Amino acid sequence: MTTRAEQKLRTRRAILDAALKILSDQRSLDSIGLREVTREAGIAAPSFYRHFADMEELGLALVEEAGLFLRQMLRKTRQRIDDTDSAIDISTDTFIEFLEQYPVHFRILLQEQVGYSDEFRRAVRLEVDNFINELCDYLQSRATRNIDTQNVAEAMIAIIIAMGAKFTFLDKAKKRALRDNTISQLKLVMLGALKTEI
Amino acid sequence: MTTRAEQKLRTRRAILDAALKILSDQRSLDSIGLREVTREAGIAAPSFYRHFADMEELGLALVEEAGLFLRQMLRKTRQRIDDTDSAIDISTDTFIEFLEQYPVHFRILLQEQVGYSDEFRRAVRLEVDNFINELCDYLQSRATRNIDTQNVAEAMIAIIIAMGAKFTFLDKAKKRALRDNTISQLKLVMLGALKTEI
DNA sequence: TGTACATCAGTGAACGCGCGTTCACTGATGTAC
DNA sequence: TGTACATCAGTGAACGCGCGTTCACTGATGTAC
Repeated sequence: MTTRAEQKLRTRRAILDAALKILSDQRSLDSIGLREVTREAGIAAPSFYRHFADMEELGLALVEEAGLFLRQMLRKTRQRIDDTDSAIDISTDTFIEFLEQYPVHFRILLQEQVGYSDEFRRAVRLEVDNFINELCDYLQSRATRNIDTQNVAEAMIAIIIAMGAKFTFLDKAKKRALRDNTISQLKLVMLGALKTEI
Repeated sequence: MTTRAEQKLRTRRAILDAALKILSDQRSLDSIGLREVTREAGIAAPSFYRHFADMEELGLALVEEAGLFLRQMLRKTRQRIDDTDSAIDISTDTFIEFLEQYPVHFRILLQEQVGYSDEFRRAVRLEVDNFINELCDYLQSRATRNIDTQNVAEAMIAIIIAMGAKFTFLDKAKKRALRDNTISQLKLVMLGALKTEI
C-alpha cells in the first residue's frame, strides 16, 4: 500500500470515528450531519466527498462494520465453547464483551433494524439472521434429541438482544444482575426445548 | 369545554398526527423538524409554540401516547384471557392487533428505548416494565407451581418485542408464520418454567 | 340582552445561522522515461 | 538517478436554502357588568 492510499484510509477512519463519537451521545444515524462529522474529524467539509458519496453511504459502512464485529464475536464464542460445556454462560459473557467494546455499533444495529433506509434494514436483518443461524447450527450439532432448533435460536437471540438494549444504561451491579437473569432466561428456553419433542 | 379550547385541542391533535405521518416513513424522532411538522399539519410555524415548548415536548407526548395505547392493549388482553385458557395465543394476537393499529407508536417505543433523550428512555422503560409486571402478576396468579415469574415474563416480553421489530416489514403470509413461531417460542419458555422448580 | 374590554390561537415578516454542495485551486505523492 | 508530467486528497470561498425562533399584529371567542 502506497503512502497516499494509507493516508486516505486514515482519513476515512477519522470520519467513521467522528461519526461514532457523535452517535455515542445516543444520537441516531439519520439525525447527524455532514458538517458535524467533518468538524469532529478535523477536516474541511468538502473533503467528505473524497470518501463517501453521502451520509447514507457512511451509515452503511458503519452498519457493515457493526456486522463484522458481531461476526468476530460469534467466532470468539465458538472457539471458547469448544473448550467447555457451559455454552450459555460463555455466549452471554462473550456478547457482553461485545457490548462493552462496541456499544455504539450495537445501538446502530438495534435502531436501524427499524430505521429509515431499506438498505440499512436489510443489512441489519442479514446480520441478525446470521447470528440466529450460527446458534441454530450449534444447537443442531449438539442436540441429542430432536428439538425445534430454529425457534430455540430465535427465542434466545431475542433474549440476548433485549439484554443488549438495557445493558448500556446500567451501573456495574445492575449489569451483573441483568447478566445473571439473562442466563436464567436462556436456560428456561433450553429446558423448554428439551421437554418438547417434535 | 369551550369552543376555543376545543379548537386548540384539535390543532394539537393535528400537530401530533402530522408528526406521526412523518415518522411513519421510518424516520426517527430526533430527525424531524418543527417546520416540517407544521407544514404537514397545515399551520404556520410559530403556531407550534402555542402547543409545545419544543420538539422534545412533542416527542414526549408521543411516547406517552404510545404508552397509553400499550396499556389499553394490556387491558384488552386481560379481559379476553378471562374467557379462555389459551393465554399465550390471545396475548400474541392482541399484541399483533396493537402492532397493526399503532405501528408508528410501537416503533417510537422501540427506538427511544435507546434514544437520545434521558426522559424518553425513562418513559419507555417505564412502559415496558409495566408490561412485564402485568404479565408477571398474571403468571403469579395462575401458577400452580412455584416458578420464576420475573424471568419468565422478561423472556416472553423479549420474544414479543422481537416479533414487533420484524412484523411491519413482512407480507401477510410471513406475518402469519412469524405469529406462529412467536407462539411456539413463548410456549418453549412456559414449558421450561414449568420444568424448573425454584 | 347589549356593550366594552380581555384573552389568546394563529399569523406573516424577518432574523441570523448552519446546512449540503459546487467549484477552482494547491501541493504533495506517484509514475514514466 | 533526475526530470517532467499526472494524479488526487484536501481546501477555502461561495451559493442558495430551510431551519428555529422572535415579534408585533389580527380577529374571533370569552367575560364582566
